[in-house]
Amino acid sequence: MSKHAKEMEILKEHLGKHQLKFTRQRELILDAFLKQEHITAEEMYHQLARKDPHLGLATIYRTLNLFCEAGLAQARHFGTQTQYDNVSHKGHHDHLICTGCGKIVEFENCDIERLQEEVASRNGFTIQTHRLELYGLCSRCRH
Amino acid sequence: MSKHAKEMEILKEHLGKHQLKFTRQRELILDAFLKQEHITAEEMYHQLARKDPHLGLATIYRTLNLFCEAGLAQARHFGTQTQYDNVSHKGHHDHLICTGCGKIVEFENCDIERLQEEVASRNGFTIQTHRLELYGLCSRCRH
DNA sequence: TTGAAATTGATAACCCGTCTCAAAAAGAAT
DNA sequence: ATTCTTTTTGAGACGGGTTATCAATTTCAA
Repeated sequence: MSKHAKEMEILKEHLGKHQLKFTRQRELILDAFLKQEHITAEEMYHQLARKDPHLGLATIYRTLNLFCEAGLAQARHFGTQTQYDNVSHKGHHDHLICTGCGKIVEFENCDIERLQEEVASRNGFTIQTHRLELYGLCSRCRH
Repeated sequence: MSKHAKEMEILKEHLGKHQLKFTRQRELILDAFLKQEHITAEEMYHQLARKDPHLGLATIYRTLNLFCEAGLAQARHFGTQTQYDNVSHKGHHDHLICTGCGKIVEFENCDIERLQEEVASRNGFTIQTHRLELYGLCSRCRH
């Protein structure tokens, strides 16, 4: 039995609800995906290149998008590529980024997160994750 | 004299520092850019199609990227396109993004912005701009 | 005015991601 | 197990957005 039983169950439930089929490829890709915090389709393609049923790039894209619909993954456009984030992975933090020297300070703020939930539910959304980046000048660069 | 004198000055300073030249095209593009809150290269291309020195799409891309380096713009990858945000524009808005169907809802929340300021000043930062994206499922995709 | 260096515009090239379609696999009903 | 319908797969074609190429033009310092 896989160590990703819970997520596998979520996937199977989603498949059942949408007349989709459980395949060896989807199982393989989910296993590989859940080992990462985030990954691109291209990276996963190389990672799984030598697995038993050979996985086509199209299948990887399709499957990662399927995971997004099932709520297991989250697509994030980063530079030119799309990052697929593992939603089950917690420990999220936000960033203060100095535009002068590039310094990055991590922070967490519960009040902000609570307000985010409010905004989301007011719009009918259920938040899976978020990205908050504050850009500015640190005390040193301001002078 | 242009009404965007301050930004024009920032641009000229950046150009000077990097041995770049001030051209009619850069001036035109900056003027058009500053009138918007955010814009894509393609949109700007159509907007400026009939201006006096005809502007090539490549020039628009190059110039908007230049503005990013000068700190006047901020690139944001949105779906397949890149949005160039006007950093000087206040009343910044944030985004709720559905990971299922890609729907995007814009919102503004002063309380969140105030808390951001607090976090920043506690860390000695002066915020220039920020990016807040909430990812989740909209009401339709949740079912 | 001159000349070196940067810029421009047209378009080719590029990259990422999606679409197409015939062959294979899944899964329900025999 | 066998059949049959439906979905999935993989290879490659395709498409949209962005960047690279390069000859002609413009900038600007000397």
